[in-house]
Amino acid sequence: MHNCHTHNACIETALEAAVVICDDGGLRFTKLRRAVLELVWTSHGPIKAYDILDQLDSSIASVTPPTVYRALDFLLENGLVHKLSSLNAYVGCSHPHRHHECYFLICTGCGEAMECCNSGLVDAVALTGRQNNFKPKSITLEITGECGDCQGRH
Amino acid sequence: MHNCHTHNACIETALEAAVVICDDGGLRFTKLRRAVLELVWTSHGPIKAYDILDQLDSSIASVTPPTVYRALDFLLENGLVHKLSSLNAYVGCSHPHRHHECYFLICTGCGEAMECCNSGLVDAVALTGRQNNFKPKSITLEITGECGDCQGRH
DNA sequence: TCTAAAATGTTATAATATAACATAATGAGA
DNA sequence: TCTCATTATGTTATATTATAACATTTTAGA
Repeated sequence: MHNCHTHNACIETALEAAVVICDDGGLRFTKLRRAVLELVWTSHGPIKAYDILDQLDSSIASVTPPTVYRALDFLLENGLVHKLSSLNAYVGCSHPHRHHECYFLICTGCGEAMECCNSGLVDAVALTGRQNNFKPKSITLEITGECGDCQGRH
Repeated sequence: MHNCHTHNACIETALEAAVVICDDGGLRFTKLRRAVLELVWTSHGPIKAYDILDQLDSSIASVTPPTVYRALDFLLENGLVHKLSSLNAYVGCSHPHRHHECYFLICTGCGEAMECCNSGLVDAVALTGRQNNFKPKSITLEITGECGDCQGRH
């Protein structure tokens, strides 16, 4: 599903965006946080916390769960990564500067998750909120299925 | 958020519906499965697997995790309950006879989850699938926020 | 009744996440 | 520059969620 032939470029772009966002927001983009974000982006698909832990360079930080979860919390809070609840896994946000509501197409074939922003969907959610006198705060929308590439591979 | 003044009636209705569905499908609605479904329905909000475990009558089944997870798996597979991934919790399906795509409004105030079926939302998901050449199989859509009742309580 | 399949029992452990408290690094104001 | 409050990280332990693997029991149909 992924279409970046030079994934290194994606990673670099994401890290640079993170630097800008943290600078602008007075946030500290520490070595650890950078390392975790880089691992998230280096993974082509959603990555699990304990896989990040396994891959974390011990010269950067203590390789224990709180280390990773704290870094992930920071990245989540500041819109740099998303958590996919249905997988207990994490993905980099592909447009962190404009972190509006988005959703994910998760392919069971290749394991990748495509981040989408479709105003139709978001509008439908907002409408449903109004109809039910419900005030939405956060949305988890994860669509599991098969991407185009994987449908062809049967 | 919930509007059933006689929640006992909800529970009874749900259990009766389950009997019909299982009979029709040649499925075995055992004592254990019935007990677990009843506990799910008895809880006003989404309930966690280990809370079910705590409440499970030891005269009905062995009070161990596999017991509960197997029963939940059965109920999930047959559309009698839903799992809310964002909470790791379970709720009874309120229209198990017509188990189409639905979604949840989860109130952070009262902890309840309202099950909704809005064709607009489902259509928007289908459309987004087509636009991305993606074949959806299952949808996780959980909207967290505040229900009308709880908005008033400030 | 016999038997295969389904359900449940049982024990252990995997996978995911947080609590609680200690130490270190940072940066803003004196 | 020094101080010190804040933020970040280290460390240990444990809570929470879920499954593996194999044994036994129950069930429905031949």
